[in-house]
Amino acid sequence: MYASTVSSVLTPARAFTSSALHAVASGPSTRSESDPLDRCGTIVRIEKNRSLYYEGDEARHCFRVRAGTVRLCKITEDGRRQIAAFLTAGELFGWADRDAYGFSAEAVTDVVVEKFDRRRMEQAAAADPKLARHILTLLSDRLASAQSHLVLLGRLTAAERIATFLVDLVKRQKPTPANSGTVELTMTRRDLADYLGLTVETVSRVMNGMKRRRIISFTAPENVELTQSAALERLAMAA
Amino acid sequence: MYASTVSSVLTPARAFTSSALHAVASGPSTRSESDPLDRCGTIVRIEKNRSLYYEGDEARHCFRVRAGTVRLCKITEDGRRQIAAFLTAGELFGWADRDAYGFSAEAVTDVVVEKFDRRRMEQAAAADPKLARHILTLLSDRLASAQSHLVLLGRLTAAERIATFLVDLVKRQKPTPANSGTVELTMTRRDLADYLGLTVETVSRVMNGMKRRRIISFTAPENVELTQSAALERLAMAA
DNA sequence: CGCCAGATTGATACACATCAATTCTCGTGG
DNA sequence: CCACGAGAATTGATGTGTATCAATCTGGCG
Repeated sequence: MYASTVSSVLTPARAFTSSALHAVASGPSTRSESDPLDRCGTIVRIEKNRSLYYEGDEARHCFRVRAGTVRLCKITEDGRRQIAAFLTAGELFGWADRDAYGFSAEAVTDVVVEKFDRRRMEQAAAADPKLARHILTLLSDRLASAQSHLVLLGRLTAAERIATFLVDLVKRQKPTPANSGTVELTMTRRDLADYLGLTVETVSRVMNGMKRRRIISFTAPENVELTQSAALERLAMAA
Repeated sequence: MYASTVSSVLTPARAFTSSALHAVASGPSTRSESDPLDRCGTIVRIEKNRSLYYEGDEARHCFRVRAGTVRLCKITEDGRRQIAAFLTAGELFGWADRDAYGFSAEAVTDVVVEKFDRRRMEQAAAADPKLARHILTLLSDRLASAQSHLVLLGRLTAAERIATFLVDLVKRQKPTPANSGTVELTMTRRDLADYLGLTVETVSRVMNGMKRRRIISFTAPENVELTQSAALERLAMAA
């Protein structure tokens, strides 16, 4: 099992060791039994900060994350960047795009993905209802996630956005007793800012503010502990 | 290039006359030939400003718009509202929601929708690949639209948001020679504001500013003409 | 050790929100 | 037909949350 409907966000992911590969597969809404997507695609490894594809590229393939974190982003002419999603194990991307990809896909960490030919995929889905059903579920999850993200960007304050992000992050990671209340931020402050519709400076200020008020704590910027998750959840009220 | 990817937005919709009913069905990405969703659902009429369902309701049904405009929205405890989408003829909603609806659905205008039982729908989709394929397409469109909306909310200025909205609106309406360059805003300024992540006042100010600079013109607030769509498109550069 | 990207911190600016009136529009009833 | 009321839109004065500009600090790595 797996928490279920979280909204946005990601999950830690160790890295690029070969052992990272087996550590996966069933993302949100995937029965652990038979995975109808298994063996349809090819495994691809991408190094941290490399692109899987660029916005505007012909959308020939779609992907599912096996390990690591992928970001979907778009940059305007004048350099403003928005990250639409951080994707982790089990999540599908590159499907909704029509002719060309609408966003670039980049590896936040070293990443392992399954790569599918979309044309072939659609044929397979036409033949196998179970597969179609599965894709539908994965896609639904992406939509639900994007919609929560809309509320965050449209109506929440900086503190609320960060609280929401952190809370979602904890909810999403597999609940091991070890990491309860701790999250590993695999992305930089800049990534965070571009996901949350803020600037690096604001992210930094707000997070250190929370740290001063002992709502969270961290020694390294990428290792955050939710000291008072109750206080955070109060801030994150809007979903 | 790849025109296709429109983003958000809606379409006018006369109203509630019985004649409004035949005026429809094939939305984005629906072949006019055989519509696999036809005759699966029941036709329902909803009056302007009535709710189809509320956020939190058990998600038993999904819907497709036949005529009119539907808004999906969420309200925080303290009254902030975000509209995730304006839906018009041919567009599907209420599918991605897991147990409970994540957003309320309300009629912006008098509306005609097709209502589908989701459980039955999933069975039908399992049996008929063509149907599954169709739903997948409708859902993909919703995701692509939401993702563009994320960029708008996260990174665009007020003027850019409004320009983008208007441009999308024109692109989307069926190109009759009559209405070219003219859009009918079926929603109030408040709806607009809540969709664009702004306040009513800002929407009003920016629109009247554009009017003064002769980029757009309108006598009634709901009937906007894009006098210089080139200037608007320049503002709307980010998609 | 020194470099450099990332993170933090401070001072200041500005876009948009907020608060507060009007004005406009339209439906209703006298 | 017109006065009335009420919600919608506009307009103005002011406030503020976050961006911007500008150092400085930190930690990993060659």
